Amino acid sequence: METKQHRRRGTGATERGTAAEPGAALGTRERIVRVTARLLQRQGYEGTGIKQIAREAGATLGSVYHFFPGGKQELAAEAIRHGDEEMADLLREGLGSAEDPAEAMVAVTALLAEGLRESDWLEGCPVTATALETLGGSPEIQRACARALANWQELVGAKLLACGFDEQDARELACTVISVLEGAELTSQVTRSDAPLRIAGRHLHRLVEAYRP
Amino acid sequence: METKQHRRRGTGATERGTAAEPGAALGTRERIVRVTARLLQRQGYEGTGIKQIAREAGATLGSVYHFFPGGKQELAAEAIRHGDEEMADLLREGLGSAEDPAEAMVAVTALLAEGLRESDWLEGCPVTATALETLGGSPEIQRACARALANWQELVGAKLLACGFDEQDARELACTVISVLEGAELTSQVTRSDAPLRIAGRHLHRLVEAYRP
DNA sequence: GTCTATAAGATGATAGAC
DNA sequence: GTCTATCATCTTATAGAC
Repeated sequence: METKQHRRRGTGATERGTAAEPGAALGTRERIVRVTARLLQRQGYEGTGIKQIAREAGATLGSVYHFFPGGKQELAAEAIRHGDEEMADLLREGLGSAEDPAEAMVAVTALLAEGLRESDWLEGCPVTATALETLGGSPEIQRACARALANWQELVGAKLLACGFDEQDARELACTVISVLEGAELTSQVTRSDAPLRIAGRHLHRLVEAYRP
Repeated sequence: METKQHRRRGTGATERGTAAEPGAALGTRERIVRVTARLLQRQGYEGTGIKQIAREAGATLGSVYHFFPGGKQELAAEAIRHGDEEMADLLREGLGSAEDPAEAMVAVTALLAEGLRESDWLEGCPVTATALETLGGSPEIQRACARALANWQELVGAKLLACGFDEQDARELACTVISVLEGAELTSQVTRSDAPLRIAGRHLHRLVEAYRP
């Protein structure tokens, strides 16, 4: 079951796509996707060039188009799906860190604030900027963004349902929770302060309490 | 006190900048700013070109650089300030439409939903996209975006203070209210439905109730 | 104030050797 | 799979006539 392979740049490396360990040597395709996800998060879709992606991923333009013949749109859609999964992981971690759903909300906002601060307030929600820029454009990217939001709402809703919340309350609260996270993250980025996220966490706590069964 | 002037395109028109009536003949500078604000709102900073701005404003490239020698950044900063004022007007209208602050929140979300639907979910918050794209870049634009958020928070906070809310509660609630509006507007745009905004309105109502003095 | 022409460089994408 | 060279187009910005 050999999965890790020799990779150096410039050799006829075999692309597998099984490596998953953080810090481990990643295949070219995976490296391209991750770099793209981070750049979309920081600069948005129009602000990110394919040449920059190739450079920062340590790949060539030819490799990018080899893995993504659909060009920038196909690559962006895949990167959005990657960001979707990253945010989902963070949500699972935060929601699982406290049994009480109201406290879990505070935990999630704290995790987001931590990540924001570590990136000097540059790496916020992985889909927001791209979603807004491509609203009138590529349906492929739009679908990936809509899917991400729905996915995150589902995670929050499941937590609330498991805590005995009414089904409609759970669904609606989940929708607002994700909206609040999006908005508070933006506000924290613009103000370069974690206060908006911390305050939002306390308010979400109170809101969830208000609907507790 | 003559203020309205002959303007046709191609004549040596005098630029005044006093016209304010909707639908009235606007000066070239004002037309450029408004078109830019709408394009930034729809496509973001990087997705909007100066040539497109000139074309849609019915002006020439030379005119754009005549009024904005600082180029795209100066123009974008001015357009963000314009969007700031537009949103502030909407907030004043919504907040003033109901004496009760909790009901006022519902009114504001309804106004936002109305505007979104009218633009086929394309024209959301006038600063979000640009703010995210320029986080690592132009300080001039960043300042305009930060100023806008602070301005809107101030309007909501003043309403709450006037209704007898504790000062810290008012300030913090105002911060979260703006974050919720930003986030719910995004969610409504991505899902092409006013449900997220309507639901957020009800939740904001409940949240404000929870802090009512 | 308005207009055209143009500079200087970046962009997404492709072709074809290796 | 990787690499380089290249195309056609677009970008921001400037110069200077009118």
